[in-house]
Amino acid sequence: MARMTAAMLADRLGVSRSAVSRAFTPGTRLAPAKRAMILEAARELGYHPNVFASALSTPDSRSRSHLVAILMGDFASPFQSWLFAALTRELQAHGKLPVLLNVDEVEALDQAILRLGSYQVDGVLAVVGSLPPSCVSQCLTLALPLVLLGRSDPAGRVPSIQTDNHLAGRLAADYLLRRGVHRPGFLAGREDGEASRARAAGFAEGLALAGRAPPQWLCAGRYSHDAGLAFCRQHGDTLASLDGLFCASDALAMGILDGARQQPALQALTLVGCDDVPQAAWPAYRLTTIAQPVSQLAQQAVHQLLQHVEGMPLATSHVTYLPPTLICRS
Amino acid sequence: MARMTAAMLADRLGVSRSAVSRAFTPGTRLAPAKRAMILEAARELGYHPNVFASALSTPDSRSRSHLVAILMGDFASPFQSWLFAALTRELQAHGKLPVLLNVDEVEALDQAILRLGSYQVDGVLAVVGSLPPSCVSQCLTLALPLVLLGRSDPAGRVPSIQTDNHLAGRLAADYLLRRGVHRPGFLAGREDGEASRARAAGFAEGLALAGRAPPQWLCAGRYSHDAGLAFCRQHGDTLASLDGLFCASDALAMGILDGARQQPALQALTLVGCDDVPQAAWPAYRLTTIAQPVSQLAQQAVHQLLQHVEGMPLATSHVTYLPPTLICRS
DNA sequence: TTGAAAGCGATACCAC
DNA sequence: GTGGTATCGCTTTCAA
Repeated sequence: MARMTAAMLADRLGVSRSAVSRAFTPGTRLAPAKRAMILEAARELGYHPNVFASALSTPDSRSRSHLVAILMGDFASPFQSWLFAALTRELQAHGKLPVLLNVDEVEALDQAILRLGSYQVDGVLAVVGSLPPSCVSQCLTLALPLVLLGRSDPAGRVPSIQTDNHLAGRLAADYLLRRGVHRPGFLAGREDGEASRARAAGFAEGLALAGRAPPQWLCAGRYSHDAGLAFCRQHGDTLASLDGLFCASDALAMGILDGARQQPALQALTLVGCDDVPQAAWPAYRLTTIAQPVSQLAQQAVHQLLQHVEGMPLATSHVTYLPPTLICRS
Repeated sequence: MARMTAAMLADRLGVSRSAVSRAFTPGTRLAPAKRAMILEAARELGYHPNVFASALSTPDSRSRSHLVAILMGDFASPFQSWLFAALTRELQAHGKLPVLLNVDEVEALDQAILRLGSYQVDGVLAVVGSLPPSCVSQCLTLALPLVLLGRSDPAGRVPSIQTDNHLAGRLAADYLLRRGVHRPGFLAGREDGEASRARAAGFAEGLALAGRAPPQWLCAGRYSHDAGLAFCRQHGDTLASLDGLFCASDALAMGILDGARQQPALQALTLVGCDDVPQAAWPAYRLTTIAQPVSQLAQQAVHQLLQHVEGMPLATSHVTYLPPTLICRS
């Protein structure tokens, strides 16, 4: 059974193809009765205008594919998955259809973006830990509106939405100081991670403002639970010399917590995570953490992208920082 | 800067539009040198054939949109998210682009599927707990190939890929019996859940084969960690009368475990989960569980869907069961 | 091997 | 209001 077309429907109903087209375009002049009749028949027969054909006939203005690509770097990260879900909800609420590019390996990124050139996506949201500048260039030459989440473009060519990670570090420092911590440490995810760096800076600043020495800087290599657990097992003695630790992610903190259970010397370690993923609230962890404003991040990102798509000259071409909040569970 | 078209490229190079088209279509007759020249120039100038225009010109055969929709019911479920990620990887490996329909509310499902009529997706993968038969009908009338994951169509109209949940129940029963459990219970997710029911049946059968009485049947209402925790708090006394419990999901089991930590009467309860999500392996839980074969589920689902898309008369129109395995962590 | 021309499904600009 | 018609970007006969 072939798909129904406007022409077929028009013939069936004895009206013109133009009438059918107009019936589906609000704000066009068409006899109300006729419109109702066509719409009704369309529903019965399962006719829907072909979005791509229509996008083809009107390359400019509002008639786009309504496809928005999401570049996802790491589905294993609970936080990124969570943000992903929020983004898709937000896109759908705006009548867009999210298409996913799952790019585990950075090398695959260029390839993947090239494919986007073939699909006339309205825009791209990038939720990837590291995005080579070449990818940004590609989107630019393909004339693809691009918005970055959780990281910024060093060259400042595209807008970016982020949690105010510096503030997150400050909040963590304040909390640990209130808890009477004297020998604080910071556990980074990726050494070159933009988020890790900003959190570390804010953390150090918070300590400095209280007249304290800089924290001990540690690095787990990745942001995952596994990485935290492995770090805890390999560097238990280092951790034992601390009484407070701010981790660059909740997963990392939970890994540390799991590892610490088996090491008596680490029972007194006061932990703070970052993200506030659902698992952090589970009784096994009850992790105090710095919550990222996930909904707002998603809303802002989609909002700015769609502004850009609509041709708005993206007033806020730069980085938008959204404030995190302390979630105290101890 | 407007997007480059085949005609523009042809003019730039002084060749015909046909030549450009042929250059991108393997197996067409075109002077090798000319083809190379065109391909090279295209790469330089960032030209890519418009997939939708090409799909438009060839409604039949291989020239499809290469879009495959994934219907997701519950992103909060760690297992479903995990399966989702596997599906997207598999689709991409086959040159398809996953588009996501996030349908939190069942009411939104019909609406969402209607939108798919406008986007000429090649097919649909449904990863939803409950799918009203009307949705299946809709896909059928829209001529959309559909494959169900984790649940089947009562009417048997579309293929379905599932873990052999009956076997999962058997494995859980065998394990608990080996552990010397005498008063086993089964904790369902949703009461009417197909998966819960099959697992319960297999579980009861396994016990019966060993000459044991049926397990106590319990129901948490949902499959989430929260539901398990709440159940444990409200029905601690019921659980205290058991010495073994098979939970319909890992999340549920972890919720029970978290609740049990605070109830001395539940320390002796032997738990078995189902799914083997990554968190089940974390030291805080070390949950013995029945692993679902996620990769194989994804592979089979995509394979069968694409067969169907390619016009194959879907030989295996019915339910495909893939075997689960026991992951023993105690 | 190659170019010209006819669609594919839908929209918008035309006169009527 | 309404129905023809050119057009969007591309593939594909069909001649040359």
